[in-house]
Order: sequence, then structure tokens, then C-alpha cells
Amino acid sequence: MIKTAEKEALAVAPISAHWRSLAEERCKTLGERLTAARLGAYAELLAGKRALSAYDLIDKLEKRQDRKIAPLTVYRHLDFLTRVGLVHRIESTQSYLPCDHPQHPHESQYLLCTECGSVEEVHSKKLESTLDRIVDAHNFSPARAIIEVTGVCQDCQ
Amino acid sequence: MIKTAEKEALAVAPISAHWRSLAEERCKTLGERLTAARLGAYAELLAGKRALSAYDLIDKLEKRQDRKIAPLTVYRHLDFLTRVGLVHRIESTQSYLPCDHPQHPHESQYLLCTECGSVEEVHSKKLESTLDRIVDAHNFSPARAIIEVTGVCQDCQ
DNA sequence: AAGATAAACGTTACACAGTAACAATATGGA
DNA sequence: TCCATATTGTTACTGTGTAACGTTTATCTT
Repeated sequence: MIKTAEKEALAVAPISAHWRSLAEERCKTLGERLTAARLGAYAELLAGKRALSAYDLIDKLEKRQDRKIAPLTVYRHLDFLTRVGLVHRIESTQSYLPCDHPQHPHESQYLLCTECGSVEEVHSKKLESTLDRIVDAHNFSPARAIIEVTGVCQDCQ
Repeated sequence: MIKTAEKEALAVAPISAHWRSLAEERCKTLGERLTAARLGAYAELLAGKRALSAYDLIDKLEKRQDRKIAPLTVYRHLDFLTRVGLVHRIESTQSYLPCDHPQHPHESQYLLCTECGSVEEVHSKKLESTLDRIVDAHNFSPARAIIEVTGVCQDCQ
């Protein structure tokens, strides 16, 4: 499946079999290609443990692969990863975070700690239904809902 | 109160007495200064009727005042206007919108139409309380909640 | 009213975020 | 294998936002 990796042995951040197979499966069902470069970007995001900006990701990939990488390259990978649901974009910090449960695509809500930079992904059916009712009441046809709460997390208080 | 305006007759977008007095009152209670430049930026946002990007605002102000304006100047005005609650920042489009009800500061939710660019500001106590409960359940201490729904508005369907 | 103090403003230069256009390469299917 | 398509690379660019520093303006005190 990943020919390029075999040929060039592109340096990739450590990635557990769990996330790797999840990513492969998700791409297979969508008929999308999980190339070495895309997997590399995904692995780097997973290794980061926090949300990374696009340029943070570029830095990490450049060090890992010891070569220059153009912004556009990384943005294309990020577009892909968000399109297939493996990665979410955090709007309020313009950064990117691997999704908790890529198995079933979903809307998410985020708790963003301004102290340690950690991001907690939460899922509330109640919140979603409440938002649905509001949207309905305004005859608005929703495409995407962004819910992000900034503050201080449990550990930093 | 606005000395500079009297001296230089800085060109300012039309602004109704209603919004003007609201802005003056709000600044007075906060002990902040509503200068001509700040009022000018606010008036321009009000005249725009849609959310404006910082650089859109720069263009409009430059045309109105027939001179160059540095980005930093406008960003400082925007910082001020958001700080006193006269203007909100829309995170998902990186743009700025005059607030509906600056009288009583509040969290807002937004419905953003991708067709016509209109922004509807809504307020739901129910949504806020639901979000509060979620945040409490995670022992998270919230500072600001961003709720933005992108989609297609009633008129554009 | 004059001077001290702090806030606001202006200027230059820069860092970060994201995209357009086009060429080169790799991939999957007939 | 050859072709159509998708992906990647390169260069250059626009848009968003800030740092540092000096000047002007307003407010407060005397």
C-alpha cells in the first residue's frame, strides 16, 4: 500500500499499530490513499501530544526528515487528514490535533487549557441536540459546528 | 470628550446616535477613552453590515480618510473594541463584528452563512447552561466559550 | 496655566498562516 | 505497457498579526 516508504525509507515518527491500522482502515473505506508523507504528518501530530500549528509541524517534519518542506506540502497533508476525519483543526488557536475516535466521524467540543496547552476532546449528545434546536429555530442549515472553550484545565488549577 | 475629532475633523463613517451614545456610555462606565480613531473603526464596522477582516477594515478606513493606515493601528482599535465589548471576533473567519447588545456583556453564539457571508448573533441560556455542566463535569475553569455554526442561512436556501 | 505622567498613536520591520500557478512524479486501471 | 488521475514539489505570493521604539495626545497634579 505504501510504496514510497519502501523505496525511500522516509523517516516517520513512531506510530503505534493501533493508530496506524485505524488510519489505513479509515482511508480504505473512503477510497483515499494513505501515502507515506500523509502518514508521516499524522504520526508527527500523534507524537506531539498537543495541538500543533502548521508551522510547528513543518519544523518537526524538517528535523525528522532532514530536508526543507514547503508550507503548501504540509497544508495539503493537513487538508487530507482533516477531510478523512483523522485530524481536527482547532479554530481558536489555528492548530491541528489528531482525533480521539476517528472510527465514527463526529462533531467535537474542545476544552483548551491556556496554561499547559492541552486539549481535551469531549462529546456531548445533549449539547448537540440543544444546538440543533437553536439552529432549527432560525431555519439555518448547518454544515459544521465549532465549540471551543478556553480556560484552565483540572491539572493546572 | 472627543477633542481630536473637533480639531482634525477626521472622516468617520455615518453612525447613528443610538450606537454612538451606546459606545460612549459603555466606555464611560469602564473608564476607557473613546477616541476619534476608535470611534471611526467602530463606525466603519457598523456600516459594513457584515463581519469584516482586519484588512478589509484597513482598506475602508484608508479610503474614508484618504491616507495610509498601518495594520497595527487597526489591530489596536480592534483590541480595544473587543475589550470593551463593542465588537466580537469571529474565530472561524478571522473577522470582526459589532455586537448586537453591548449594554450587557455576554457570550454569544453565531450562525455564519457561507453563501452570503451574513452573521446572525444568537443567545441561548439553555446552551450556556448545558455547556456549563459539561465544563463542570471536567473540572475545567472556563474563560471564554466560542460557539460558531457555519452553514446556509434562511434567505440563501 | 505648566509640567509630569500615562495612554494612545505612528512607523518600520518582521513572524506566522495560508494559497495560486505550474511542473514533476507516482499510482491505479485499461 | 500506456494513459488518466492523484499526489508531490517549487516558487512566489497574499493575508493575519505582533515587536520594538519613538512621538503625540490627553489627563492629573501643582
